[in-house]
Amino acid sequence: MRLSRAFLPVLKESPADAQIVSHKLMLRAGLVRQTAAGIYAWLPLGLRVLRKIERIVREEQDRAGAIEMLMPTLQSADLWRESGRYDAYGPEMLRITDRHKREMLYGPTNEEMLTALFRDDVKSYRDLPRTLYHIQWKFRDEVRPRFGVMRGREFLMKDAYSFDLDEAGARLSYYTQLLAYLRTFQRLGIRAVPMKAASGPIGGDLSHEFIVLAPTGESEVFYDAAFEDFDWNRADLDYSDEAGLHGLFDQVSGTYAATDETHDESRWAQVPVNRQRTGRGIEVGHIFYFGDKYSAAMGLKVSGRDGSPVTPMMGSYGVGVSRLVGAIIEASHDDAGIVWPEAVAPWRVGIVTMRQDDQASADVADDLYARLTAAGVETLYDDRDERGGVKLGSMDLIGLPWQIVIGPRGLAQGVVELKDRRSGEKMELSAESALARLTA
RNA sequence: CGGGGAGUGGCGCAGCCUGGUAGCGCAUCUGCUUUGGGAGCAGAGGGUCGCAGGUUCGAAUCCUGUCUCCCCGACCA
Repeated sequence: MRLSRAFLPVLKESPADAQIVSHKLMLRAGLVRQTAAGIYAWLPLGLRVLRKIERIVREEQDRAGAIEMLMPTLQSADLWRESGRYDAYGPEMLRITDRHKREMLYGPTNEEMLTALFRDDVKSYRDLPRTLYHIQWKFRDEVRPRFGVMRGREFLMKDAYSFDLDEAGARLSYYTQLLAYLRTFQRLGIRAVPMKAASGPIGGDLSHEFIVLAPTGESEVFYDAAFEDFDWNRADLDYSDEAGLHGLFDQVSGTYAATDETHDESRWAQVPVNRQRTGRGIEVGHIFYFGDKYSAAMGLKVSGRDGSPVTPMMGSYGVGVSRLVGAIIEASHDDAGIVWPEAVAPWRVGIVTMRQDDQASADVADDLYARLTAAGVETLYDDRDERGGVKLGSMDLIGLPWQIVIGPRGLAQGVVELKDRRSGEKMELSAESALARLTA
């Protein structure tokens, strides 16, 4: 992308409405614009990041055997009356009446809808287990939206739902998603620690929140540093390996991690002091098992092996995709701006010409841009006729992992500058070497 | 939902108390000079002062109502 043709508005000052760093940076770097309280338009840069996250989430869901579909944002109130949640949900649910006076709602989640869909078409134990998911916009009419996209009213969420014949099967589905989540967050380049959540409606040990560590997090967290060393992508862990999945769950359960809500001082005291980590965190995912809560209420039954009706046991698994954009920035930024992990960066490389009016600089930049792009390296080329300092400032703000700075001074020596945004490390090397490094 | 605050050009703000028809910085546009970390000078464009009523010769300013946004708390992916 040539910046001279992009829609990438960058602000020098933060709008007064933004309080926390990710919100300020998202506005300044041109990721989003607020259009109403807790509702945002995603500008091109923000959308690229959102899509990157979405793709990783999708790939890991697919790898874990979940099946993608897409359910609508609008739902009928009758569906929610079946589960009893239409009245229970309260004012957080955005209720809408259509022209025929039918009561509708903008979905805050999809348990009812998928349970109904499943009920209508699945009749046999042979069709279980299944885990289905979609990535869709949701709406929760928060009384007080804040923190930009991290606590918006409209948000993009991946939500998966598992259906199993019995609790043992449901546990395995849960473990599978647990692993998928650990892998997803690892790939996103952030540290998200699974924490046992306050027991949900069913209770038991099957509910975890995934918390990204960031100083501005909403809740206080305590965890064993061992979590920092686990490699969830290790080769010996496979979704088809039941014993391995049980082992994974035991490993996660056996390593201390809790939010202030579930913190247990006596168990905490057993964590070696040198491994005790405390901080603040942002919830970016939540998984839980809820048994037959919806299947029973909504009459979902399949024929069991012996012909008798069986009520499937369910779980649901959410990832706050749009919230992750903010959470990642909270966890990864510096005074100059955003520092994107490579996996989610809107572009991998940014090319800056210090003097676009210098023909030699422009030629080298044009050539590098063309060759990087041809090699499949996503590149943003700041070819604007702006002062070098302005362009470098924008590039730092936008936070692409690599910057190539090209100017007459360096070219006189036959070099360009390659800068690592995260470390700030700069090296001077030939344009060819820079290209080789970035396409290696 | 309780408590607090704010709506003035794209962004950040002043003006309001003490009514007299709108100003500053940044950004934008033009010209000249500049050019390796957010340039300088000169000039220009851009605002029904959230909206609706009221008071007044006259309202950004005073009064009433209303909408919106933000902060603290309770609540939440």
